[in-house]
Amino acid sequence: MPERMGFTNTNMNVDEALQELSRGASEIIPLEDLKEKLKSGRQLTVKLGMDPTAPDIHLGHTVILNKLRTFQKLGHKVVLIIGDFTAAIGDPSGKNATRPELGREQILENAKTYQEQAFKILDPALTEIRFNSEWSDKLGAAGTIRLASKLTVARMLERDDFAKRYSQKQPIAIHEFLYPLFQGYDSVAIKADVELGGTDQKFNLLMGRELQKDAGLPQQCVLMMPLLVGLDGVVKMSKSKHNYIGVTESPQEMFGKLMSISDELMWNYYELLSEKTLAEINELKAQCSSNALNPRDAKIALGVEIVTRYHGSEAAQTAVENFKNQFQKGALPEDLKELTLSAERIPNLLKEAGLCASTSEAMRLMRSNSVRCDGQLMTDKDAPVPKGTFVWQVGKRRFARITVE
RNA sequence: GGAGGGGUUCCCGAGCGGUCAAAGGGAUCAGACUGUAAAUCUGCCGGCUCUGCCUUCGAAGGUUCGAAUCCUUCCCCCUCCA
Repeated sequence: MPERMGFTNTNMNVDEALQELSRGASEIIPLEDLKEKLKSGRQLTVKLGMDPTAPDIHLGHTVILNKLRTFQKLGHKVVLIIGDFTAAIGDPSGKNATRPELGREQILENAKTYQEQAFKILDPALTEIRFNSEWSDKLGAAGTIRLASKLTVARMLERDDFAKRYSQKQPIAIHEFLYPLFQGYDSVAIKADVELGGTDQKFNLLMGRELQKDAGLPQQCVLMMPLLVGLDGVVKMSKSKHNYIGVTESPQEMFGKLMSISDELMWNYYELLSEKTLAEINELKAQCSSNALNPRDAKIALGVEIVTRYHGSEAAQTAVENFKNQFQKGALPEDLKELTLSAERIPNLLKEAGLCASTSEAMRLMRSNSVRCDGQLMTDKDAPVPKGTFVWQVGKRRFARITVE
């Protein structure tokens, strides 16, 4: 078999590999083709594109990164494409087409951060990083026109986002049509065998197949992973929606956020994030519905698993202990902010300490019995600020130990 | 190029000369209940030196004692015709 260099084939046979790769995937197009590719024994080139705009990797991204990792475990090569060229367009998936223009430096920095975070999951030895300006810049206007001629407007409007926006009379800029084309062209440039993406990327992923065919290349397979829903349980996890858990967040933070998700959502997270088998997960589910297990404890187990993955088991255990102390026994949080401030009035103190966004908010919260100083309710906005060191608390989650001079 | 519709506070959306910091819904936040779950109920929901003051209704001007509401110009979006 040719091209076996660096290809650390395990004893796993093709069917087992395929099964492993299919786990959790929402769709593989075409499945047969992937099987053939695996059978060839060749080291496959697996592509993932990323935007250099948001360098904060969260659990939503890890669903796909974990899958890439599986490919690597089977000896395949991952090519991460930093979309420095396409960033100028902005992925139309979001409603807001307007994005700040990124400078070269900013892009490189974001790429570096992305890389650091992605390597918490990926194996650097089997990962190659490429920037798509490398080949897209060369296309020039003529090449772009040639590329644009590959697709009709009607076809483009079939894309879900466009169809939706068009029917809702939302604006669509012409350049947004170019995004899928350039993304697809990346697949031609690196001769991708497989491309991964979320289900919302279907159109773009398939574009790669079409353009490869047009270029006389073997077509890539497309593997789509379901989108992880954010903490709110409604829309997909994303930085802009503030409903995410970043992989670099502290163990305490991560654990706390996982505990705050709804029970229903927990099962979704189990399926997409946990390494437990489907059978094990179903068993847990059954135990919860028969009251043999408190769903809360199933959630703790999930939290421990995830925190362990990014911070180690010791940190995870500490996170659980702290959590229990704080919320089940009412103790103070471990990572209490310590500040020394001087303020004339309580609302100003709270604002200065970052416990409230504004003095107006502070006053409102005081009025609604949400502010405590050393456990004592503070409701009078005009009361003098107690001198000395006290633990101030706003709501259940915001704490600070403030020394007032 | 022509005709029509539209841009309101985080989002949707009412208001169309004073009683408007602006109805209603959603989100967030907080209180009760809890498992920092869900559901439910309640409150809050621009800022400040807070019984008052300041800034906001695409932008800039203007009319008026007084404008989110009227006029002018400009910017942006949508639909139809070409």
